[in-house]
Amino acid sequence: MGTTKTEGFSKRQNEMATLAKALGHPARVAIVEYLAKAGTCICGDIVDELPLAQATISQHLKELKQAGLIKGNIDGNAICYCIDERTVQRITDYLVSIAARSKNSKCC
Amino acid sequence: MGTTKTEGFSKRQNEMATLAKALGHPARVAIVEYLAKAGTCICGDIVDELPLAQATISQHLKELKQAGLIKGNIDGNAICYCIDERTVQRITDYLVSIAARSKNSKCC
DNA sequence: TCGTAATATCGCAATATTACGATATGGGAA
DNA sequence: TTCCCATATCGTAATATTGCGATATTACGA
Repeated sequence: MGTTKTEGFSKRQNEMATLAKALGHPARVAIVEYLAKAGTCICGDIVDELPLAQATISQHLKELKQAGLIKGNIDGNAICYCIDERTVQRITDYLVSIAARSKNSKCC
Repeated sequence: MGTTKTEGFSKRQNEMATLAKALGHPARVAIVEYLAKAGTCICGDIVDELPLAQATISQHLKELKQAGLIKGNIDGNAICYCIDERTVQRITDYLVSIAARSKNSKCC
C-alpha cells in the first residue's frame, strides 16, 4: 500500500484529484500565483521568487507542467512559463458545480 | 526533509495548498461529490459508495473535516456529513481570481 | 573553443501518505 | 445488562513526496 487506488473512481474524479494534488503544495500555489500576477510568460526568475533551491523548484515546475496547469516554452537557453488557463478553468468549473449543488442543501 | 516548507509562503498560499491537498485524492473528491449530489446530510452509507475499507474512508473523512471542507454532526450512533459550502467557495474564489488575472496574458 | 548562465536530472535521506486488519468506543435495541 | 451497529483509532507495511547537493545538459557570448 501507500499507493492511491484509482480504480473504482470516475475519470473525472481522478482528473480533479490529480489537478488538486498538483496545487497541494504552497510552492506550487506560489508559482501559479506569480505567473497569474505577471500576466505574461515568465522566463527565469521564478527561482529568485521562492525560498527554495533551484533543484526543488525545477521539480515543482515539472509537476505543474505534467498536471497541465502551466506551459513551458523554450526561449534560447531560458524557459518561459505561463499558466494554462483552460486547466484552471476546468477546476473552477468543477468546484462551481459542486458549490451550486450543495447550495440548496438543508444541512445540519 | 520530506517535510513541506511553509515558511516563506503567505498565509493564503499555505491555506490554499492545504485545501487543494485535501482534494488531492480521488476518494476525497468522490466523497465531496457525493455529499454535494445528495444535497442533504448523509448519515452512514458513504462506506457503501466507495471501493475502500471502512477504516480507510474514516481516515479520508477525518482529513476532509480537518481541512474544513466537510462538517460532521453526531446523530445517535451514526454521524451525518455535509459539505461546508463556505470553504468550497473560498477555493473557488481564489481560482477565479487566478483565472481572471491570467486571462489578459499575452502568452507564448 | 571556452566559460558561463539557466535549467534538468540523479541519488539520497527524512518524512508523509495510503490502505487495511484488528481493535476500541459509544449508542441503541433486545 | 448484553449484544449489535456505526464509527474511530492503532499499528504497520508499502509506497510517495519533499528538499537539496552534486552533476548533467544546453545555449549563448567572448
